[in-house]
Amino acid sequence: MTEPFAPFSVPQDRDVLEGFADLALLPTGETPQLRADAARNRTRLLEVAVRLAAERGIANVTMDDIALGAGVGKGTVFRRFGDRTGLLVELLSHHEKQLQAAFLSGPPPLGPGASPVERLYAFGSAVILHEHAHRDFYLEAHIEPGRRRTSPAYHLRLAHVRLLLREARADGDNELTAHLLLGYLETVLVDHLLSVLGMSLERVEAGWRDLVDRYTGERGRCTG
Amino acid sequence: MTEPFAPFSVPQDRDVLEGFADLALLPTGETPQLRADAARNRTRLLEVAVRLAAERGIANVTMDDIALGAGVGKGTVFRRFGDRTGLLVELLSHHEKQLQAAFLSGPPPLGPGASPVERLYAFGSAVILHEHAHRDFYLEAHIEPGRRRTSPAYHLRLAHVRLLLREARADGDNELTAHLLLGYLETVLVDHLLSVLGMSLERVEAGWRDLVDRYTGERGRCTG
DNA sequence: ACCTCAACCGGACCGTGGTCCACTTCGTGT
DNA sequence: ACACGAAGTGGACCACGGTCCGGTTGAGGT
Repeated sequence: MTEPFAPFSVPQDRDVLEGFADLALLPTGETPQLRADAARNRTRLLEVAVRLAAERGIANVTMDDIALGAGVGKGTVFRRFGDRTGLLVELLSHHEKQLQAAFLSGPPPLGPGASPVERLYAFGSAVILHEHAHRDFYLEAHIEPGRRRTSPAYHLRLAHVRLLLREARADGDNELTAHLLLGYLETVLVDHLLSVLGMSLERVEAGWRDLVDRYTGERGRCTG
Repeated sequence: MTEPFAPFSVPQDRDVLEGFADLALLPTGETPQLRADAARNRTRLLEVAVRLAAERGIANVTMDDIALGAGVGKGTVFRRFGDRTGLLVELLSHHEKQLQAAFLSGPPPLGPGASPVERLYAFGSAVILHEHAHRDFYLEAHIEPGRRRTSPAYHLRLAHVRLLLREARADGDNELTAHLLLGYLETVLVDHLLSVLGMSLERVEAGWRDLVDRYTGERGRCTG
């Protein structure tokens, strides 16, 4: 079985990383060398968190529960993960990395090989499915409004979308467009459309493709 | 001076309300008849909240502060407003109503009279400016992800945008498009673009007009 | 083997949002 | 005037996220 809590490392794709040397958490792939006991506790905490979340839903798991379950003091939890959001992010990072691997270096149409527009289509579907699958975690982690958009994961998605837009020769302000596109894929919005408004997944995906089309000039643009 | 905390009532515009009879908080214009002492406490609480927020920023005002300042028990605050978000929403409702009045029945191009596309342009700018002006409150109130999109204010904006899209003969899934457009105007996104990324207001507004164009076929669409 | 010290640990403690419920007060019908 | 019930009140209480700090431990140097 794969080790979910291994040190951070991301599948490399030179295209996307271009201009992202400043993305501090990404490149070196080095974890700051945890002490043996600390590493052990970290693993136990994450395992306990996963177990409890599976049992009763992450929303019903407190930090004390996790500390207690791991036989560890509360301070240890917060020293390691900073705060609740930090722990959740770490829990998601395994899945997040799978997604990243898929669109950075997986098979087409999500990965390299397909046309940029096809890749954008696939990217939208993948993200929607991905976030929907783990939506309790994402919703729980999103409590902090600002932090999401400053996370490495978000930056990576942003860079990827921006790249594909450029490859697709999208006209306009691609930086802004990338943000807009990711806005459509936000967990809270998608979840609202699907769960609250009861829209079908197909409809939301069609909306995404339509959106991509309108920005990549895939249909009906008069190039004059 | 205008009374900021008067019973709820919204400028009527038959066009927009169309199909919104179910929007329970809107139509009757009736407040559920508060007892005299309760009404007095409500007003005092809101006044105190406004004062404290002005003094030290809403983020540094606790519910206890407000209760204490109004000379009232904590339970009273929560009975009246439900929770912190509820109080903030009520604080915002005054400004919110001004915005609503402006786009429902104010002068063009924001209000009726201009072309739908012009009105959409103006709507975007107005919302961005409005939310930016009160962004501490909106950011504070947004802590709950789901609730925003179920609020009457959001529904109203949604209905308005949907109507303008229809008037502009926008092709496509207008329901979805309306959600997408409002997504671009979300406080957290706009604030991130402006404050964190340092984009200019003009740029963000241009992005909005571009977005509207692409959905109303204002430019470059090949009809036929 | 021992010393040293930064990293780590734990759990008491705190602030804040939110609940609870015995008691009080307002408005209404008679 | 008065009684009565619904609505309102207040503050003790709780849960949970997060901080603090005195004590502990493990890894590298000698």
